Amino acid sequence: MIFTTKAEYGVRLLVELGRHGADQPVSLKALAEAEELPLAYLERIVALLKKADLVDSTRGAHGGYRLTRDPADLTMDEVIVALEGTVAPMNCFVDDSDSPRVLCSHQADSGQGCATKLLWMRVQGGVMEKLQQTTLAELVAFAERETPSRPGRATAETAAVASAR
Amino acid sequence: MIFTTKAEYGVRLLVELGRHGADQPVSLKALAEAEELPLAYLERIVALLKKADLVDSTRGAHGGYRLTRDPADLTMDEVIVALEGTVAPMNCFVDDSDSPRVLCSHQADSGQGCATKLLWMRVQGGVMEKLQQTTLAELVAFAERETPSRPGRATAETAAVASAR
DNA sequence: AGATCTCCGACCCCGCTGGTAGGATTGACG
DNA sequence: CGTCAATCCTACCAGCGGGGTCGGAGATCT
Repeated sequence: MIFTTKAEYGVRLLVELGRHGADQPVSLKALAEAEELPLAYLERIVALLKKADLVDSTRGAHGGYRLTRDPADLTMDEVIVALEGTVAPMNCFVDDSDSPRVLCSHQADSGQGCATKLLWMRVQGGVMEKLQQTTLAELVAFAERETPSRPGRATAETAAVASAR
Repeated sequence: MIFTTKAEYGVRLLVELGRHGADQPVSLKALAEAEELPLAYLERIVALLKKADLVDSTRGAHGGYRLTRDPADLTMDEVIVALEGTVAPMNCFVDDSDSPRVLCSHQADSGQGCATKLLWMRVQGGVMEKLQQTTLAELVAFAERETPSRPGRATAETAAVASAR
């Protein structure tokens, strides 16, 4: 398994946020109910998103969370990094701020790294590529198509909301 | 982290096998020492490779393991699947024999899957693509370039050295 | 004041990873 | 034939990180 539930819940949370307008904040409780996720756990997850400035919060009654950015400008690589830390295919994989290296166990990185280095680099590249290509807006649109929101609200309208911003 | 040490050790083991000729089997002990990996643990790993027919074994004295195939024809997707089971970006990801689906927690797969489905599918695709593009032969060549075997001996002769012991 | 919210730290259970131990079989060689 | 060197197989175990809960403290609206 690559990602943990932190990534999944975090993304689902963002998608849900994307479906609402960015005008008013949405409370975590509402988000948790909408996605049927444990509230207490979501608190810790959304904290990660906030620390990465992908989301901002207003406290107190009628408070909640909002996206800080247009969903079309929010790519998944930022999201996943914010949630999971580094995207590493292997524990010996160190993403030393835009210069990934592979220092393998046992041989204390004599500069070369072991035979698997080439493979892990490629895999990580493949993942990052896909993450960078995927925007939150796409996921929102996808979710909209799958589950055209609760009440009779026109799907077209909702999509318009998403694309309009 | 995507892969566990099973994948890493397994690949390193195959690379080491690839460096020797396929004429004579190499004992696990020799492989373990060459890669500085725990022998007992390697036993369990190589068993997975054998079950997938990527390797065959001869028992008894002077026995060991050999590749069943030309390294150039052995792609990493087979290897990783043999070692790790399914390559799934998420635990809700089910690779139902060449028809991957995403059945998300909580909503017992009403056919649609949750908002993150699109993302996980892409990521998995990215990983598989890279794995399929990478052959064992490449990794062997890479390792050969990084660590041109112990002494200054020519590569062709390295097999002779190994078989000599 | 009181109802909602966000925030924050401590705690906890459990499955899996990574590894060990020990023995049973099988084959080559003297 | 006995012995040594291998593969095989099963059981066991410690540690840790994932996934979650709890309780409370600080904002902020009505």
